[in-house]
Amino acid sequence: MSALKERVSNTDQLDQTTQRILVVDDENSISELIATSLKFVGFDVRTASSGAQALQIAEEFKPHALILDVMLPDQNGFEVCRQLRSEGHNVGVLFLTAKDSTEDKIAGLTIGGDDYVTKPFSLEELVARLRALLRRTGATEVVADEEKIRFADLELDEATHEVRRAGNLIDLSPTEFLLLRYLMINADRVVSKSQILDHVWQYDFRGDMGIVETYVSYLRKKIDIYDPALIHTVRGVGYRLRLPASK
Amino acid sequence: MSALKERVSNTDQLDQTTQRILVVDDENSISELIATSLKFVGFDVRTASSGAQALQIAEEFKPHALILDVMLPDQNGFEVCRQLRSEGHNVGVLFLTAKDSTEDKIAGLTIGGDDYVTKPFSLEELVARLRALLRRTGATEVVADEEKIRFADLELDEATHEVRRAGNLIDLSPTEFLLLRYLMINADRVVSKSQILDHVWQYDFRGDMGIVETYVSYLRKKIDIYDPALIHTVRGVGYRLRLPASK
DNA sequence: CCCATTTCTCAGTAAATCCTCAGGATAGTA
DNA sequence: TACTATCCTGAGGATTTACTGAGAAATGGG
Repeated sequence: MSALKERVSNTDQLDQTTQRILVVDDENSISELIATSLKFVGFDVRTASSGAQALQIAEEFKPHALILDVMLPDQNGFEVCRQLRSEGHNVGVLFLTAKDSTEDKIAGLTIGGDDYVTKPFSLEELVARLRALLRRTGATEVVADEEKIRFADLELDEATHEVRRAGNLIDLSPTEFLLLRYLMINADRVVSKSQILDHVWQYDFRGDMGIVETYVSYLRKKIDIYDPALIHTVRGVGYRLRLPASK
Repeated sequence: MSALKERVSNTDQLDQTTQRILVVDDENSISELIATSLKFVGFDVRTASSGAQALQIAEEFKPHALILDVMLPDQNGFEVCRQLRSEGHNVGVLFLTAKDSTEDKIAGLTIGGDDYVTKPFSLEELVARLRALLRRTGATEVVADEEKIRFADLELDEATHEVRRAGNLIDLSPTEFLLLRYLMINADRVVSKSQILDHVWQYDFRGDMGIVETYVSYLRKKIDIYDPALIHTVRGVGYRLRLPASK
């Protein structure tokens, strides 16, 4: 836990103010899942289960960003967003939409720096998108935020989706990209296969952890063909990204 | 939000560098859409929903330009424009008109550097037209405003609507032109198909993202018949304009 | 009103990706 | 050494995603 806090502060440099996120979804299991995950990575989170409640809470909570289901019991997420903005709350919004429930055909979700993710999502993707949104909407006080994650001679660029090892461009599939980012964010720390499964794969994935082994194998064949190897197995525990020197 | 807003609001006097735009439309969803979009690209925006309110706000806000619906509840947009000018506000106006209005009528009334856009519009087009208008009316203090966008050996001229690749003139349809400009403005960054749809297509478009694929295909056949290819697919994410040299 | 252009839909094809599974490899331990 | 739990990895089928051509529908100019 303290290790995590450390990570947050020395990568994002948001020492002073913790970012406040308001999560709005009528399914409690979803908002709890998100809230838990966001709190864990250092956000100040509050939840609401209706549009009216969201507006009410936003009044005093003054969130830096919203995670907002487009399908709410009382009103649609768009309307909530519109009302918030007309009341002067100029926050970025990350919309949650159903993948293909008769395709609600909602357009305009990416206007003004906003973004959306489809359900079911993976937590890694949600958090990554949220961070990107906070960067764009300038909600983070420190601006010098580079859109790159680095570890050793590895470099992952969120804006261009490029990954390089020692300067060499490496082509990754979407899942490989997410997995590598998760490992890089947790660099030097051991992450278990179930942690990886919970964060990188969609929350409704019902396969076994063999898939993680498979994807680690894929990654190794792409990034650890260079010396030294960076992805290390910690038998019985999980995986760890590290340099050989650091024991 | 804060980064932009701070810059504007922490001065008692009006900001010197940020351009102020007054958006006037009785449909709230429209003015919000426009306002959100313009704020995001760096304008200081205020909205009004009637002619009277517009005149009132303009008094203190002193906008560099207006975006003005011609159909307002109290009076017509031209009248608002006329009154503003008679009071000495020498601002450019971008009129919003319904599709079916006779073009002659508009053209006759849009004297000077004014312009008009028909509803439904695409955000890219709206912003482009607004920028062109500000340039013409000399409302921009910064002179270094070039009307050309370049990437590699690609050159897109906003004023003439000419596109060249390695000097060769390329004929593009209106949508192809908008799409290419959007890609060029976001050169090197990945843009998702949804982003493209939201920005390049009209806000009431209700088809799926297949249209983006089709138009990317059209573009490729016109601009990527030259080497090297510049439009790259990032599978599962979107498209990206880039040079191969970075490999 | 006609013709040319442009926009948009759709379906077939191609390709990349996802995932399962099973046999082989490896490390830890008795 | 032998045993076991764990991990690695290749193969292959299922699924998803992207590309493109053809043609219908809409648009715009003469």
